[in-house]
Amino acid sequence: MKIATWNVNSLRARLERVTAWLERQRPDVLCLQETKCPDEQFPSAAFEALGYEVAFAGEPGGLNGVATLSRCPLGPVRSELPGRADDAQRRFLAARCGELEVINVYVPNGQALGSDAFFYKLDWLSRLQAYLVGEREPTCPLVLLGDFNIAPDGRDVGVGEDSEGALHCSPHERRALGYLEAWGLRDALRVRTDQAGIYSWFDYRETTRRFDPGRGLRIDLIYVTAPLVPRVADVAVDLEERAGERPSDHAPVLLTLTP
DNA sequence: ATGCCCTAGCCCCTAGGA
Repeated sequence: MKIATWNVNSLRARLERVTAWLERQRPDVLCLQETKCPDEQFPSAAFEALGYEVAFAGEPGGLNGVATLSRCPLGPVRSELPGRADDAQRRFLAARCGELEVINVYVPNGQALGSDAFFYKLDWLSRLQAYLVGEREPTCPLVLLGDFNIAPDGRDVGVGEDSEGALHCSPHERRALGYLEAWGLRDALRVRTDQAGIYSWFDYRETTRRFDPGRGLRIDLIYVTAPLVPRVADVAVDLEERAGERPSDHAPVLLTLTP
């Protein structure tokens, strides 16, 4: 079974790339972030034609947005992260995909340390933790994946030494990931390897002229609960996709689970 | 060589991304 996450930086701008990638990789589940696509414009038919069911949560203004595509029938879907009734940002999509609960997240960027956006990011992560603690069981098969906008540790940072402690690499943000792990999640890539320098995001400004896979951040993460840890066969970043024409600034990350 | 990208909408500039 293959489960993927991909921040596409606008689904409408990259629909042909996404459908071509689905045909090439044939994942069972693909979680998209930053679809920037209002619900009434969501291209459901393009995915249904490839055999996927779709769930999506977009914003009228075309910011943020998440979608989950699944080859097996989707069960109950939730698009509201509890805890703040006035939060209109669409960054959360929980859906049952067969035996798995799949939680697709687009964690807020945070803009700058100490900014309002930064506190929104930390508050959002604490709401996510509260949701897991209150409504999910770590003994059940669950995948939490998406664009976390946090590099878990120094091995995941390749954008300059001054980045340690900065946005995406600060103790506050990493502590929030630590709370998720304490609930009962494992970073699937770290189940397989302790290798440094595996990145999933690459700045357009740095890499447009010539893509440099050695200069980026690993911020697109796939967490699994304990029952799935022994089944983690592989976690791979599709750098070929990032190196192509008109790419997203994020590469897809693909988890393979043994049956 | 010190790099100036990309997207959407408020659409020829600005905001947000990370």
